[in-house]
Formats: sequence, C-alpha cells, structure tokens
Amino acid sequence: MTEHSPPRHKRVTVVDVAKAAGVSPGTVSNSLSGKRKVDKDTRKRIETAIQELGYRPNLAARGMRSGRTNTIAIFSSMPTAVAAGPSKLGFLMEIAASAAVAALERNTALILVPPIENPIEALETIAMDGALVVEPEENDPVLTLLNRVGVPTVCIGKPLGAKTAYIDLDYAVMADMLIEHLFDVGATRFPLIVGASTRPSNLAFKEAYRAACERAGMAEVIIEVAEYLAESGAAEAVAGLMDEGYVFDAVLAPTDAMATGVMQALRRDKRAVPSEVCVVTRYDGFRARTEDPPLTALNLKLDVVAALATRKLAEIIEGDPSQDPVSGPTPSLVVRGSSVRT
Amino acid sequence: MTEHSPPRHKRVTVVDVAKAAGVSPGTVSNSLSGKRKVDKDTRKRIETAIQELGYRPNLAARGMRSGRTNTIAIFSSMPTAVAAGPSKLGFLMEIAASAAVAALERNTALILVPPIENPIEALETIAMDGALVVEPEENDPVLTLLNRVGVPTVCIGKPLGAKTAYIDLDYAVMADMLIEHLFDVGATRFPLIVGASTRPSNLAFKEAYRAACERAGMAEVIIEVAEYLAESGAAEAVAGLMDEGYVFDAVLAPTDAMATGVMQALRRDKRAVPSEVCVVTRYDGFRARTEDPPLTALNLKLDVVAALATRKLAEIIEGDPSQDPVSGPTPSLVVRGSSVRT
DNA sequence: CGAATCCGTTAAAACGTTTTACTTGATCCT
DNA sequence: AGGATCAAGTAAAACGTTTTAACGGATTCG
Repeated sequence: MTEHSPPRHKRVTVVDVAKAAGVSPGTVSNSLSGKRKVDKDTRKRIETAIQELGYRPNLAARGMRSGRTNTIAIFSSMPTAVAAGPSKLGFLMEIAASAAVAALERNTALILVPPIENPIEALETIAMDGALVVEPEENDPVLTLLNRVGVPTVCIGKPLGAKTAYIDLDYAVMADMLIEHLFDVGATRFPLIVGASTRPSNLAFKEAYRAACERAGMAEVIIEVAEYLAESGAAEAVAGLMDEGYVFDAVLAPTDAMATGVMQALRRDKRAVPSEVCVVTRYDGFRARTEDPPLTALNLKLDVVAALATRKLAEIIEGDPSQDPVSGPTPSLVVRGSSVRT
Repeated sequence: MTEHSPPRHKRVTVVDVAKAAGVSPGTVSNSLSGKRKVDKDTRKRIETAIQELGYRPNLAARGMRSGRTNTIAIFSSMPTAVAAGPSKLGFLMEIAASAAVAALERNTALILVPPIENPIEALETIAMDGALVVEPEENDPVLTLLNRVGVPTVCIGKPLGAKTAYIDLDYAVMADMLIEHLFDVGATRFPLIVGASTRPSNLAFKEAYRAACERAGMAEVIIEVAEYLAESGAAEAVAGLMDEGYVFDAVLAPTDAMATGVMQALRRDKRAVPSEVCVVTRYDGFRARTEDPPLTALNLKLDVVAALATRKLAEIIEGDPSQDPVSGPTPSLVVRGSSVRT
C-alpha cells in the first residue's frame, strides 16, 4: 500500500484459486472445509493451485460469513497478579498457557484480556466466540457483563452469584487430601492458616478442616489472614501461635504465599521442618518447589483443567445448551521434604 | 439472548440503527468512526438509537472491509517456559501482561500463541495485523516465517539472522550496572557464571565482564553452564570453584536460575551472603525476590519494554516503513540483601 | 423405460461493514 | 447573479468468504 518500492501483490483470493483450478469458488470453499464432497481429482487441482498462488484464507471474511471468529478470550487479572506477586501470576499463566495450546488444537486463538476499568468496551474491541474466566470473585462484574451480553462463558472455579458453566475445582477434596496426608505422616495437632475472604477455596478448607478436627478429636485452630499480606500475615500468625505457647506438629497453609510466610516464621524460631513441624500447601507452584525444604503440595493438573474448560467452551459455542459444571481432574499429592523425613 | 426457548433475536446491525435514526448506514458508520463530519444533531439521534437497540458492531465484518483485525499476536515459548520453570515463564508473562494492556489501549487484542510444531498453520488459523516475538533465538523459525509471509513484526531483544524492527535491550549496560555495583560494594574478585549458548545476552555479559577485568586488573573467571540445567549446573560450577580453592568475594550470575544455583552451593559450603560473598543477578523476578537473602538485581522495566514494542508494532502496521530498533528503557539497580549488609 | 436418487458442481445470494462517487441545498466570493 | 466551494448526507459498490438452490448427468430401481 504505502510501499515505495515493492509492487504490492494483490491479495490472493479464493476466486483466484478457483480460476487457476478451473472450478467455481464454492467448490474451493467446499474442498477447504470438507463440508461437501468434492472429487478426488479436482481437490488435487485445487490443492496445487493453492500452493502455487500461495493462497491464505482471509479469516475476517470467513468469520463474517460464518459468524464465528475462532477466537476465545481469557479474562484474567494478570497485571493485578503481576503486582500481587508471582504465585498468583504463575497460577494464571499456567492456565493461560495450557488454554492457549488447547484452543489452538481446536483452531482457535486465545486472547489475553487484562483487567479493565470499563470491561464493556473490551467487548466492542475484541471479537470473541466465548470467554474463559479464571476464578471469578463473587458477583464478578466481568462475568455478569458477559452473561448479559450473551457471550458463551466457562469459569474455572465455581462462580458465586452467577449461573454459568464452570469447571469444578473440588476444594474439599484438595483439603481432605492434604489433611489426610498430615495425619498419615503422624501429625496430631495443626492449625489452618487461611485467607480471610469468602473465596470458595477458603470456605471449603475451613469446612474440611473443621470436619477433620471433629473426626479426629483435634482442637480447632483457624487463623484467618488478610489475603493481600499473605506472606507477612502468615508469618506473624504463626509467630503469634508460638508465642502463645500453642503446641503443634504441622501447619496447613493452602495459599502458597502463606506457606512461605509460615516457613519464614518457623525458620526464625529454629523449628526444624519436617522433623518438628510439617508444612503443606495447595498449589504446587514455584514457591512450593523452591522452598527449603520444598513443600508437599498438590498437583492441580492445571493443564487438564484448562483443556477441559476450553473443550466445554467449544461445546457451548457449538450450541450445546448444557450449563452443567464439569468436574475437574482429581489432584494428586506431591510429597516433598516439608512433610516427610527423607 | 441466552433464552432457552430462544426466539433468537436477530443481530442488530448498522442498518437497523440507521433506520431507527432515520439516516443511511453510511452515516452511522461515519458517526461511529468519526472519519467524516456528521451533524451534531443526527449524531445524537444515532447515539440514542444505538443505545436503544443495543447495537454492537460486528468486528469480523469491520475487519473484512478495513483489512484490519485489530489483533496482534505474541509468539512465546510459554508452555516450554512452563516446563522450563517459573522464572522464564515469569519473564514472558510479565511482558505478555503488559503488552495486553498496551494493546488494549490501542483498541487491539493480544493473542497468545503457544509454540507449535507447524507455525505456518497458526497463520491460517489466527488473524493478526502484526506479531511480537519475545527474545527470538538465532534464525528463529517463527520469525523467518513471519517475515516471509509479510506480517509486520517487532522483536523484543535483538534478533540474530533476521532483519526486523526490535526493542533493543542493552545487555551491555545491564552487565556494566551489575559489575559496577559489585565493585562499589567492595568486591575485588568474582567469577561470571553464564549460559553457554550464543544468546546475545550471554555474549554481552561475557564481553562486559572481560572488559571490566581488563580495567580493574582482575583475573578473568568465566564459567559457562548449559542453559537447560541452569540451577544445578551453576551450583556444581560454584562448588567446583570452591573445591579448586579459587578465592572470590562475589558472584555475577545473570540468569536468575543460575543465581539460585549459586546460592545453593554457597549455602552448602556455609559461605555467608553477603558478608563473605555477594551475589547479583539480572532479572528481578520471583527467584531474586524470594531468595534468602533476596538478590540484588535489575528492574528491567518490562512493562515499558512491552509498551514500546506494542507502540512500534502499531506504527509499522499503520504503514511506517522504518525498521530501526527502538532502545529499551534503562534498567535500574535494585539493591537487596545479597550484596549489601543491612 | 420412466421415475427416482445421487453426485459433483455452479451461480448467485448472503454476511455487516466501510468507502466511493454522487447529490442536494446552502453559503461564499468577486 | 453566476459560478465555486462547502457541509451533510445517501445509494451502491466492495471486501472475501460460505451457503443455498438449482442443475445436468449418471446410476439405480421397479
């Protein structure tokens, strides 16, 4: 267009290909999409014409005609997460990365949508067939907007205050796995250090922990820590416990940043991990792996979660009206040095 | 919209709006785009019609007509990075997150493209006006493909073996900042632990280190570590140095994973950081921040880098033929416990 | 043998915008 | 007053596909 030297090749279109192959554009389209039968021989001619001319379909045109954009968006609080520190970022990104792969396998592109003041504007800016929302908050504004506008949506983690298909991450099972493990390695008394918000995972952990205490006749010690000061908050909490003379032989700290804080506090008090105190956390991210000793955690199989979500979304886009939740994969326990003597 | 007994609302189009406002479709278009003057009064009527009908433009149609998709892609080796561990992932994602924001500010969506066996296929699947490539390798296949097909491209970090616009990350400056800092805090002898590949950053660090040795009359000790075993490789390297009786009071380990390895080795040998040995690294990511003590590093201002890259790409897409590199922001030193007594 | 079915193909209609080339009436100069 | 400029708007073409309805010819069926 604006080139001064290069004689801009006009775009090669399907009609050019059709001419070259001596057929009609419709046939080329059918050959490409496979929606209708086309003769072996003509298909070959079309194929070679495409090669020769270097034809590449115009996706916008295709999208307009078919009403599909072959694009899904993932709404993530990424930049927030960048600020919030790498563990949340890691979580989001592990999902985004896997979702991108899963989407591409379905010939779909994944758009990264950062959090925005005015999400409605994003919808007029970004073409999408559907949306993925990662761990929506209660009455998530983005989610309600998507619903209102009628964009097919799948949440990862159960949305509170909105009905939408979602991948069910069973926090209760996660909690039980970790708690069982602690009992298995001989723990008899341990507090739960948990986020103070009403986020579903927090609630589930509290409930599971209470039930376990009930069953085992263990004293209940739940400490709620404001989420935004996860690390230091947890460290203080544990330090407080020790000051009070509370005796414990393990700590259950589902949020990994809090687990890091717990480890700091223990180190400062010269409590050996795991010989004196075991520590376990939920998300097996960077923090868990690089602690010293590394932390026992759960493999949440986020790649599977992302793939499931992407598939479900594709189905809804295809017209499947079912809004039923899909259960996520069962996590597996990754036993590390923080809960077992090597 | 989402009704289950769906009396499927036909899409509201620009002609519906035009009818409602008593004008022609063209005028609606002009009003929306602002490309031509339209009367204050009519514009208002159009505005209200849009509100009333809930009109939302069909981006595919718009894209087809205008030849723009308002979409850029970021090619990243993300899943590879997931596998490679969180520091590389963090680096990529910090950039992706910021690029997403910068793009959205330009009414552009950012597509996350995972690495693929057959990148050519991605181009027929994903509509994009341009592409961002993060730290391309030498003769990067994706990059050459993009160039061949004529997709406007901006690299982050200088591409070797391809001419494309890029954001120049000045590794030499980074190296000098770290080296100067070490001298400033009194270091007199330190090795360089560096990746073995020909990646530009590795070369720049080696060169800067050599020059500094020359200037300061310091013995040159460069240890190259295979990148894929960054952490353990670096740990072994440092252990080896200590075994040989090499005396040093600091370590320059630009790759953060290697810095982590260095710290491990020092801990094992009971060398106190920073009192006996200072350690510095380049990327101020999660690793640097969570080491104990946390590592002195550089704030690379990746958000600025991403914004610059996005802007440059937009300019090229707009038709600016200049392929000149854009210099990235000057990093700033983040001094932490690993190089200074608190 | 005539009717029905099937197969591969095609011409033309759509998809929803933006842009181009024209209109129309008003305002401006000398 | 007569032409030129201008402002605001319009009708229609164009963008590159996919899809629909129709078509001729071959095959099958009764």
